[in-house]
Amino acid sequence: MEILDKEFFNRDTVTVAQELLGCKLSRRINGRIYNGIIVETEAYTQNDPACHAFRGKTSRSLTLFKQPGIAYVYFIYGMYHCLNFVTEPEDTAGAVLIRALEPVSPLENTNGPGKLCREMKITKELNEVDVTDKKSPIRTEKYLSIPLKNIVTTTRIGIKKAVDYPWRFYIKDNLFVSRK
DNA sequence: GATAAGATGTTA
DNA sequence: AACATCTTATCA
Repeated sequence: MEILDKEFFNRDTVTVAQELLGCKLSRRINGRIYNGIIVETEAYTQNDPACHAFRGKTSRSLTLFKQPGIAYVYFIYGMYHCLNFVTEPEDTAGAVLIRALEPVSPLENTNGPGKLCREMKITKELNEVDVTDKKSPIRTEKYLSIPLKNIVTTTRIGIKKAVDYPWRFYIKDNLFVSRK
């Protein structure tokens, strides 16, 4: 399988969010590998009021300005982590939130950003790991090709700012999308 | 089905 | 004080 490289992520965030649909996400920990197919994503960009980087560089948002293809993992609501992949050139902020996976191996309950991190044991320790590196504990590969007509576009979920941006994408009719 | 509230820690 | 969430309870 073809691993996603830096050039894949070094593009417009919305494009990356759409093209990540159907890709395979692999998490390796303690000799185990969890696999899932990405079925739901959201885009967040530098000029987007809902993005953590909207107010510039802070200790948390700094990651979003770094090189494309690294993970951005943050802790939210006192109990959950969320996994994103950094996009756009270095010094331009952007990321794609991974919102849901279709389980491949031993996973279940991956139909939400907090749940999939819990299942895959993704925590802040994985912040800034290079996802494009074969040896990384998190990797992404091309897997299924999803035609545009099978991609549904909606507004994003769980935010109060920029609620009208149509930047949530998911695979049509997929059973593992959050909020059906 | 819809809506509300509670759990919980980090961030700015 | 708000938060890129999820679960459970309480309606209808």
